[in-house]
Parts: sequence; C-alpha cells; structure tokens
Amino acid sequence: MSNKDERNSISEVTWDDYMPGISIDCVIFGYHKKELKILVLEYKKSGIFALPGGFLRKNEELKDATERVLFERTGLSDIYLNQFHTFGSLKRADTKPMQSVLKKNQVPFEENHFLLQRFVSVSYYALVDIKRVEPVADELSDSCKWYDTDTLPPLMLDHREIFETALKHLRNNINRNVVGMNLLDESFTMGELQNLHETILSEKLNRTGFHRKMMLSGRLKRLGKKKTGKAHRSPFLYKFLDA
Amino acid sequence: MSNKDERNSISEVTWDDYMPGISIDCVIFGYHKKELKILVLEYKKSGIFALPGGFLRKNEELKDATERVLFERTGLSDIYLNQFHTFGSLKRADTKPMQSVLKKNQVPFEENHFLLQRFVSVSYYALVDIKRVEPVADELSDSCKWYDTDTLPPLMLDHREIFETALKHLRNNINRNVVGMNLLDESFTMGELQNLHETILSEKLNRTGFHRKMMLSGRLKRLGKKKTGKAHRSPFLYKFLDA
DNA sequence: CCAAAAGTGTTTTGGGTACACCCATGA
DNA sequence: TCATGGGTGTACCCAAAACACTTTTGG
Repeated sequence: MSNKDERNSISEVTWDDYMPGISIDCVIFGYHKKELKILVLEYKKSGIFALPGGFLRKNEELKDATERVLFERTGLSDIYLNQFHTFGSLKRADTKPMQSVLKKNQVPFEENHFLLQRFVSVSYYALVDIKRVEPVADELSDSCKWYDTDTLPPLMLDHREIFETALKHLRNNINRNVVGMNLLDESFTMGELQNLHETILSEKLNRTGFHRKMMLSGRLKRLGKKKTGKAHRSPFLYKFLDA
Repeated sequence: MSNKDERNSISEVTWDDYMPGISIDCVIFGYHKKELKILVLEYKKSGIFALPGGFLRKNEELKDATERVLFERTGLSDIYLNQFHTFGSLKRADTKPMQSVLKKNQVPFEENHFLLQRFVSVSYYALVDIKRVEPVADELSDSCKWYDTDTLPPLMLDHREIFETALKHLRNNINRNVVGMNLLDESFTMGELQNLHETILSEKLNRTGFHRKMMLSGRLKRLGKKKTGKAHRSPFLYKFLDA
C-alpha cells in the first residue's frame, strides 16, 4: 500500500483541516558504517534542501501527527521519538524558498497559500534502523535521501540550526536513549556499539571502560559468539533487554 | 507606568496581529521561606485557575513574546527563561473553561472567538526573585498570585501537567541553572542555598557535601560574615560570580 | 557550659580511566 | 607465530558521601 494515495495533493488540497502557523520538523537519525546520517528532502530541481516535515491536523494529537509524518517518509511506525525544541524565530517567516519550490513544481499559488506563511516549528528527533527504512519523497520533492551529517547540503531557513540542536540533545541523552537499541540491529558486538557511540559523540572512547560501563548498566544481554572471519578472537553478540 | 494601557482590551481587540493556534504558557517559579511557589491566575469569579500565558504576535520572535508575557505579569525583564516543552494534546481543544471565563467577564463572543480555539502551547519556565515581582492580573482575571507548589489549586486543561513537567526540568537542571542566582537575594548563606535546593528537589541533602560541592564549583564568592542573632556561629555570606 | 549551626579535615566508596595481560582466530 | 581485536583483572584518580571534629555564638 502506498500512502501517497492518502495524501492531499499540494495543488488542490483544502488546507482547512490543518492548524495554521504550526509545522512539525523531524531530524531522523540513522547509522551505517560508522556514519551518522539524517534524512533530507530535496525539492524538485530547486536545489533547496529541507528536513522532512509536515503539519498538524485540527483534530490530531501533536505526537500522532509526528508519527504520521515519520510514517509517510520512512514507512515505519514504532519509532523512537523525542520532542526537543520549538523554533519560533522570525527568519522562519521568509517565504521565498517555498515560493521558489512551488514555482518549480508549477503549482499555481496566491500570496496567501497555506505553505507561504510563518510557521512555528515543533521539532522532534527520531532514531531509526536505516535498513528498515524506505525513504519516500513528498509531492514537492524529488528525493528523500540519507546524508552523512558531516557533509550535509545547505538546508533552508533555520533547518541547519534545528539539526544541530537535535544532535546536541542526542549527545546529551546518549546514555538515556539506548541509542543502540534503535540504531543498530537487534544483536551487535560491543565494538559496533562503541563505534556508534563514538560516531555520535565525534569522540574516541576508552575501550575497556566502555565495555565495563555497558555491562554494568544491566541493559545488555550477552548472546552467543559471532564468527567474523577476521583474524582475531570472535566477539560476543549482545542485545538490549526489554524493548 | 502601567502596561495595562498598552494591552488590547479582550472584548474589542482585533486579534489579527496574533498567530492563531499558538499560545505561550509560563511556569514562573519563586522561592520564599522554604517554599517553592509559582504564579497562578484566577479568572474572575469563575474559580478557574491557570498558568500565566499569552500569544505570539505575527511579527514577533517567540522568545520576545515570552519575555513580553513575563513582563506583563511580573514587571520584570532580564528573567531567567527556559523553553522546556510544547504541549499539543487534544484535550487542550476543550473550549468550555474559556467560554465560562468569557461569560463571567460579560465579554460578548461568537463561537469563533480567538480565545475559543485549540492552542498548541509552547511552554517556558522562569526563575524570578519573588521580592522583585509585583504580580499583575490580566484583563480576564481578578488575581495573579503566588501559590505554594505543594498546595496548588486545580488548574485548567493540562496546566497541571505543564507545571509538573516544568518542575521535572527544573530539578534536572538544578546545577546548570544556578537557581540560587535567580531565586535568592544577591547574597545568602550556605544554609539558605541548601534549603533552596532541598525545597526544589523535595529531598534532604548532605550538609558538608553540599558545602564542599558548591565551593569547589568555583561559582561562589565568599563575602563577609552575617550576624544572625542566633545562638551559633555566624555563617558567611556568599554571592554568585559573573551574572 | 551547653545547644545549635557553620566550617573543615579525614575516610570511604564508586564510577571512570589507564594499563597490562590473556584469549581466540586467520593469515 | 604473529598481528589483530575482544575480554578481564588491577591500579589509580577524582568526586561524592559519611563521619568526626572544631569554631562561634546566645542563652
């Protein structure tokens, strides 16, 4: 089933069902091969990049709206989600980028088009297993792709700041978050978990200390051994308890 | 100077200058005699209590709007402010309490009155020196008063949850916040500072450990001694460095 | 002199880091 | 047997907690 069918068409929709002035932006983190990535939309042929986002329906819970937006872009439900800040700067009121997007999409619009207003953005970050995600572009975009956070394209409006704030919160919560549970496979080696933490923190961690801390946390269960085919002792596999 | 004059009159205002659907709510903390207090509005004769709040002007920064709201209720600028969460539950859409308030105030209103809509609330907590504050009620209220957080009246909608979330964030940030700098006089004894922390945390702290930790933090400067008139050694006075 | 609160020194504890060493494995 | 990465034991450091003791004050 495609959820495109359920979505409103940008040109024809009545936006009456949506709260004006409020948008939801998502920093969706994934991890692959020692790279921290986020999902970024590129609007059609405009060279304008943005965080995935959406709007709040008038009879919809804010959190439900966020989960809906995430589902539309990733196909996933049950995503780890964290509301971390609401951005209300006036520089968000600049409608030029969105006008440009609408023009490139050949969407006819009036000055008071729903998308051409000042939005206060309630922002969330999400942690997803990159292998379970099938990124889906929205109607105005021709791509929704993973970008390494070290080499992000320039993002529209204050989206760069939103990303950086999200990363700061992710780092602060790295131990509470159980990032491994959301960004790694169900089972993983201690080295893989440490690589993940080091990538998020942009910082080398002490190997034995990390090992001990994780084991003492009581959140890990040791499974069998993993044969790596590499020339060294085979590591144990671990998984996170509960869920 | 009264800022009432600058304010819109609820019955006649054009609300056109305000963003619809977005409200700002403030949990304003004060401290006096071992009691943690917050400012609560009581709507006129309705027995309905609420957190101080306001709305965002269309050409106003979100943070500026919050400072404006705080100034209107407390007369203070330069307030320690922290945005901690945005509340978007559907139970906020219940307009009955506000309808009741408007009726008691004999404000004529239509169903689509600005105040009778669903608001997503961007919430801040503030720390203020209770002695510098002159609480000012708004037009719909007959009081804006300090309430001990242990004996709050029932608050409208989800305001109780907002308060509790604010308190949780305050507790988590108690060391980063330098609460003493904002909630106490400029100079204070170590015992007074410890009492403040214990009140906020609802928890007894180790006296000597607290003393040492504060001294080692390097944020305190020891001033002269204070004569308490009490039958014990006179304590030093301290103040926070920088500002 | 005593009670009460403030200040300080000493000891203990526990988490974190550093380092050493052994283990398993494939080339 | 060597290089490599994984696992664990030991030593050390530092901050927080626990406890003991001294100091100052008014009654």
